[in-house]
Amino acid sequence: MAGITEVAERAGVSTATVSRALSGNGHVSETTRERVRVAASELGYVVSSNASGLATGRTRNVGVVIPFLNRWFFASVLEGAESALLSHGYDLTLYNLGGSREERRSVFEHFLLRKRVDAVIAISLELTPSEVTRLINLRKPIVGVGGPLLGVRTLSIDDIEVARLATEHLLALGHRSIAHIGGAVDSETDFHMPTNRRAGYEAALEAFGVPIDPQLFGAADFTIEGGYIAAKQLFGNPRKRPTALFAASDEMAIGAILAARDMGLHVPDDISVIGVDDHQLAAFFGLTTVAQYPQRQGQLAVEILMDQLHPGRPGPLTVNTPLKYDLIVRESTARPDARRH
Amino acid sequence: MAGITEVAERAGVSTATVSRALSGNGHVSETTRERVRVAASELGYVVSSNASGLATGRTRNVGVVIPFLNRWFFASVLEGAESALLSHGYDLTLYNLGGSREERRSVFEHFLLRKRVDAVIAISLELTPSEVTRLINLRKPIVGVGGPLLGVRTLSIDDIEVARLATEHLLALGHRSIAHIGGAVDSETDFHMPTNRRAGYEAALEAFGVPIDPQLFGAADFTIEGGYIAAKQLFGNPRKRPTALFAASDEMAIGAILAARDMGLHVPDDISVIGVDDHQLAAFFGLTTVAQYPQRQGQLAVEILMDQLHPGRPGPLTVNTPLKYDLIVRESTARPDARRH
DNA sequence: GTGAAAGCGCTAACAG
DNA sequence: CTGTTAGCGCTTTCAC
Repeated sequence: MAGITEVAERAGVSTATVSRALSGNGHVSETTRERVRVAASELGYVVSSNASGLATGRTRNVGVVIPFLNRWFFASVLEGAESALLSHGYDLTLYNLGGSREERRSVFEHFLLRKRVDAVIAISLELTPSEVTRLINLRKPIVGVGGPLLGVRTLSIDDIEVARLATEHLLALGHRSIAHIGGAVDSETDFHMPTNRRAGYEAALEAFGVPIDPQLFGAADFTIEGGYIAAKQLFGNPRKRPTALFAASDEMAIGAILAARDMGLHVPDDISVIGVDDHQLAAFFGLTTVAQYPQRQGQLAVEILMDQLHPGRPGPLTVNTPLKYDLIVRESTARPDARRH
Repeated sequence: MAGITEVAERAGVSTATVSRALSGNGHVSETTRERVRVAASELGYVVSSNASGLATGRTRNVGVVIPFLNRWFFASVLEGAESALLSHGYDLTLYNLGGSREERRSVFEHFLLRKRVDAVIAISLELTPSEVTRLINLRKPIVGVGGPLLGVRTLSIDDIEVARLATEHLLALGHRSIAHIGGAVDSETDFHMPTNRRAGYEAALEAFGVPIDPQLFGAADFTIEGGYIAAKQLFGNPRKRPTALFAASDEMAIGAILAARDMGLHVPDDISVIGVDDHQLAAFFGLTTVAQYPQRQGQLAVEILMDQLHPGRPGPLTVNTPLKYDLIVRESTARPDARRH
């Protein structure tokens, strides 16, 4: 319960000096600074963020808006952001949009306006135009992760290239009948990731002179279960079962592997499967995938915000490097004719 | 950017009245209140939480301390807590302990002390005594979820009974050779959940007069992969392969199902499997399980805190009911002799 | 029922 | 390099 005044008394200085000593703003002699530090720690003093925030207008707190908590990608970005914020002395206020429409509205109309956050990180949000407006009107630094956000700097892997790489891996192995499981086409939202991954898949096929067969596309919801269902449809077609499958996420790819097993198909002998993400479970399932690094993405988002929040801060300025992704070849892909049985 | 003064001017009242009208504290005539509301909403005014917090000492913000973000149980509790807090007008500040020791220390020594939170929810934390002390010293309402926290009110299912129920289900089906996969014994931490579930399993066996066989126990880390590895050990023993398995979590149970498949064993004909949780994927794998409801647990934790934070608040007082759990029978358990092949 | 005014605990000019 | 002082934007007695 100790306040700045007690620290000042104990250190024999004014409150202003305590403030300066502890925050690092302004010049304080090293001896004084040390004396203040000691006094503060002896009293267990920690600045009140309310008072400090009120005086400075800054809160050392950033809001993270996220559509799901229980999915690997989102939780990983959050994890990366949380730890990076912590290391900068920032708190993270979490807004999950997974609930009701009402909750969602109140986040945008009420919570984000409380001046409690200095900046916001928006993770893979599919926002309505009015929500985007509200976000922009905050006039605070914003960075998006994993999804395009109109008018906002966004961190995202090049989905077209990633899909292209995955598809080319299959083509290079010799596959010509390659199915794709991706997101359902939904013109309402402007969330382009599924569309981009499909475009990359098609571009790779076209570049190889392989015709695109709409029957080799299955729509799913990016879950294991969704991938399982979609894969069963594709694998069950006796007339033209594909020899390979590119799933737009590892979770769907895992669903597809399970579907194949249940249908008596061997992966990769009967069917090769590749995903995107390098999900927690990818290695366990021997899944070939194009890895992306969501934790690092969350961390990077924080660094970008810090650059904006503390313009002169030391350390390398965050460059606008494209996000890293890597092809990781495991056991779920092989040449189509490499049958072992 | 509108402040309380502008709202006051626009409504033709004093700032004091605006404050009263909007917060509901103190008496304001209905007409005035309405006029203030209109003025506020026209100006897009939202109280600054810093200023309000400084004046009142309350922040409308609760801290949630969590050990993992990327596991179903934890993410679900968090989800439930977030949405409940939102509906009470509270923000949620997230502290993830998954990172380095350094991060963990700073959470306890620095962040939680900033007076930024009115209360804290601690999810399944294995805390050192000094961390517990720090928590208690905050002198703020604290509630634990999913793990015993010395000296703190904790919400947790009755792990012994849950395990007992699961085991009894197998016994009732006629199984007598029942394996168990649970947590490794770790005397350092006082996190009793795995120990309790094992105790419940043993109690059920004993009550049935079935001897406990230490060789039928496997330790794992509560992940799918861990369950897979442990199950392979148990199922691979040609001399005494169990006919049933009780896994202390659904994720491990799913790993066991996958292990069985890989070993050519049929579930449930060759081996019955039961878990605990009713995980996202449980239905997909046809897993019989004892469901618990982490979202509701998170929500309940919030209600308890609200009771403490707003003593006279309307609505039913949160009673100290034991947490609900239900046996959900799916396809992964059957009689041991019901062989179909 | 409403207004005036004194803080809440800290920071940031401005002096010195 | 350090002290003095005036707020930051709201809430809350205390009067009226």
